[in-house]
Amino acid sequence: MSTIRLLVLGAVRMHGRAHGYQVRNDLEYWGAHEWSTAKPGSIYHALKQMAKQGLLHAHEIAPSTAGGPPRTEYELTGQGTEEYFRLLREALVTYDQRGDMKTAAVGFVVDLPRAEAVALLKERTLRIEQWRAAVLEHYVPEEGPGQLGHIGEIMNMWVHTADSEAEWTRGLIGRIEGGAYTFADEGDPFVGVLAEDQENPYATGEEHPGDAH
Amino acid sequence: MSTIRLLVLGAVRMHGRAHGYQVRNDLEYWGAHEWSTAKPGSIYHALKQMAKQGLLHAHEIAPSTAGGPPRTEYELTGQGTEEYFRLLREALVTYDQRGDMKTAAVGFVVDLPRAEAVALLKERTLRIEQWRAAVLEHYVPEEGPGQLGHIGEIMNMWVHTADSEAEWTRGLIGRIEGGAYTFADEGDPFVGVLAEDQENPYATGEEHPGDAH
DNA sequence: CCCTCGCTAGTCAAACTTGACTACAGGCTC
DNA sequence: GAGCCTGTAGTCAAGTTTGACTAGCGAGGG
Repeated sequence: MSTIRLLVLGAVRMHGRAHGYQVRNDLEYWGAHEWSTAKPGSIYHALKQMAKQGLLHAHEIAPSTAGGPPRTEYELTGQGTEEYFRLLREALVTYDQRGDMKTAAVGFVVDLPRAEAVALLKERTLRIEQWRAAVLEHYVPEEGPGQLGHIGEIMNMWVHTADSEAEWTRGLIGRIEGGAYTFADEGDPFVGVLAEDQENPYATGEEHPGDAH
Repeated sequence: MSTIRLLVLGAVRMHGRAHGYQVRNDLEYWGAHEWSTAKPGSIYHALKQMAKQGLLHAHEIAPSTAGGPPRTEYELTGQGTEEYFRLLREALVTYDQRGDMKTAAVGFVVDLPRAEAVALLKERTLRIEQWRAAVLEHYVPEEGPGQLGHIGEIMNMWVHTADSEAEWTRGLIGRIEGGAYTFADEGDPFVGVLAEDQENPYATGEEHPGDAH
């Protein structure tokens, strides 16, 4: 359930082989430092941790050509690839109110075959409906709502949010079924990483929309 | 911007004076261990930290009557009360996709005068609209959307979520303006804490709706 | 009377996150 | 040609979160 692991695995996987700074740059390019915990410390920590756990293989590299300390390049292992897809599938079907995992999942959804993406998203709508039902059953007391005072507004909010998300998910399913986007089994993928020589228009420091400081 | 601080301050404040286990029990009663980070370690840590920072005053108490280690009782200081209202106001106006802060804020909203609650919620809708506009302006490239491939779905999702939340907020404003609930300036408040002799129907271990394990 | 269970009230290590800081190279200015 | 800024590639301490663990007491069963 770790968003940062999904993001880091996904970024490394896009490059085939990448060092920490490259990953950090991709995540900044995606704006991930604003909607998730993808900040330098967390990224380097996740890389080291996953290398220790055998999800990534670390290659020690001689000091870089362009200044800075010696760097380490990482590559997904078989286990790492498995974990990446496990996290991605889980993120697509799991409903919680945290937007970060969902955002990361949508970003990587095209790594799956089209049919599986649709199936997982349908499962997602199912789970949202189950969650909605469980909230209503669990929190509405026998004496009827209203007994809860303003606390009832929390349930109201949750139900409203769940409905909105189910609706959006159904829209996405429709677009995917209608042939939108290019999925894993369909040739040339959409590439969202920076090439070595490309400038980064969204580097740290550049302000993005949502920064409520 | 810390949800756990808002929750802990709010819980202590309801009791006037409370020890850690009491706070923990309240938060469990509210289900907060499921929609926020309010787990024992975080709660006790927050209490100690805030005591160190002068937001809470700690009274050392002799070993409890009912077994267990000696306990500490906490009370809000003037600074703590200020911080509580600062966090509450901020939580009410700030839009981000994290549901925990919003949930906590709605739970405590009646601690404010009715007019202020309405004003803050109106500010909230304003900020949501600003955020929505910023997303569209920042992320949609000149060549039109669609250039972004499936990544455009992320913006789509954000906008959809923001619209849904603005709608819900306007609904809440309507209900409050219509006279619903009892606010700080209006006598007998709604009490959501457990009395000393009351059983806790939602203790840890009891499963709640949303647990996506 | 002994043992286990559950409740009270926490503690603790390990993992993760934050934000500031370091160190080196190249280019620019004055 | 010294000082300074930018970009590269990260490290580090402090703070926070997680999940498992501790320890004392009373109730109840056998």
